[in-house]
Amino acid sequence: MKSVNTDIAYDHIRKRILAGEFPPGHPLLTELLADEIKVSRTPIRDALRKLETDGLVTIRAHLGASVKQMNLKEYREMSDLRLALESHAAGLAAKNHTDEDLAEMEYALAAMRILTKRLIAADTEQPVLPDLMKEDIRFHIAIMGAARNELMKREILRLHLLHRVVSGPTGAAVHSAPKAQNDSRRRLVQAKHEDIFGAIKRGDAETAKREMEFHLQEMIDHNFRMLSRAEAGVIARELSPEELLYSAQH
Amino acid sequence: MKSVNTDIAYDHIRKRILAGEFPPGHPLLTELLADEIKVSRTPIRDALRKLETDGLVTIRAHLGASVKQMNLKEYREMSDLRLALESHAAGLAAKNHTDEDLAEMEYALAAMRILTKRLIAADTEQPVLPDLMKEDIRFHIAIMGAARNELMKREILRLHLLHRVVSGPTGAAVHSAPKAQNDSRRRLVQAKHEDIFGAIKRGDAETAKREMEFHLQEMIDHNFRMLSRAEAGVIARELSPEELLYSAQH
DNA sequence: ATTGCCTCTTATGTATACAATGGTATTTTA
DNA sequence: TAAAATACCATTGTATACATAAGAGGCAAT
Repeated sequence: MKSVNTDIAYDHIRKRILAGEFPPGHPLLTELLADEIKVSRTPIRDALRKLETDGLVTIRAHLGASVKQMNLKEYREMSDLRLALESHAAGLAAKNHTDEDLAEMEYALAAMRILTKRLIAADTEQPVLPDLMKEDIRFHIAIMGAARNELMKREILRLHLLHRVVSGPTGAAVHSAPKAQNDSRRRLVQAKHEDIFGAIKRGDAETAKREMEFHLQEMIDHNFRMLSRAEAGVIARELSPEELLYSAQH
Repeated sequence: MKSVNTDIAYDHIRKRILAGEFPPGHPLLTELLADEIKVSRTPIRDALRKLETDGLVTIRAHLGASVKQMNLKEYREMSDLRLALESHAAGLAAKNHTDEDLAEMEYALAAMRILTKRLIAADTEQPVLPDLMKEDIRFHIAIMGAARNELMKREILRLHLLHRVVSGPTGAAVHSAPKAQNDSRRRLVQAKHEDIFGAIKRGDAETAKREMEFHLQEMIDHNFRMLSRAEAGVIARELSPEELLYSAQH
């Protein structure tokens, strides 16, 4: 199958969105993109529809396409969706994993252990942080693979990317927290990962699922606090009731 | 917003797919559809991409679009996805439901109680069956609504429709089972629904979730047996190993 | 000054002509 | 005759010209 302009356009636009060059809400003009990618508007439109499939782009008739933007409510819903799927996947992984899966998890886990230690010891966090995040994702992906459900894996990966895009520019807010707090969080994350891995390894689906639920809930709560704080600065605390409601649930 | 040809085409094609007029695997030729709907190929192509979003249509470059077709593996994966989401939703419903939600569930539950009794008493099942299925779906939809997560609700509804389409023509196979067996299954379904409702009503998220899991797993196993039996007749038992694997897991 | 209307601009929606591809049928060759 | 190469055709992919809607900006009236 020869490459098709639609796919070229799709990859191009997708890459720019994921790189943060097109932030949430950014309008995606067909003609502009057509000029940039050197194809006509038709494959651009096709590509935008495909990106809509991924949830990365919103298209409204006559109003055009723009990079997906979420309010706190939608963000909460998306996170909860991810929690449901990923914890279920952890349960499946405990039942269906192979030795290769375990090796992959163990590798990511060991890498994170080292990186976390180094990060906590270091004064400046910047250079190690991306690596740590990469290994974190590797661990989660390994679990999804071990669950032996391609459809579910794709869906979770889709949500991961979507999460990255919509919380992209605000994601930097993490750095603003006091170091001691970040450190204790990181220790907790590492410990949870070890617990989850242990449960999966010994085939304990119930525990794997429950531990993953706790782990993600903790992460979601944390991100949510960051996001609502960041938004509050801009939107004059309009969304605080939701924030409180959400925190109250746990 | 004035209606747009793309939407007209989308509704038209979607309706025909859901009505079973375009069975799984049926090719969707852009020119043919364009003539039928009296628009050009462009909005047809847009509509097909939207339907791809819904998972109802498969598009391959240069090979065109066709109604989604699944093998047993994909069907199992989809079912498992639905199980994860819908049981999670049941748990949320136990926490977030309003009185209106409970009333809606209770209504569907009562209707099903009556219809099930009538169905078991009757010799010929045909006329009551669609009503029973409708109330069954109403019950499930009420739970999704009570979960207060629009994104999750949409996703589950999407999977419901997809399920209906891909198991559509084979769905008729249910009628071929002996009546006594169908009757006992129906009593079980009714009982499970009552249990789920009870758990949701008293705010017992854990139980609601677990009961929903059991309920759906039972339904999935049943559908799966039907489907693999039906496919076996056509594809000369090629897929039996998968069938066995799946049955062995529970 | 503000409101409402009207025009005008800009970008999307649609149709259609043309290009390119994958599959099929046909022909050629061993 | 069977297998491989090839030519053909149906259908999708792409470009482009035109139609149409949404929103902006100016103008007039109050």
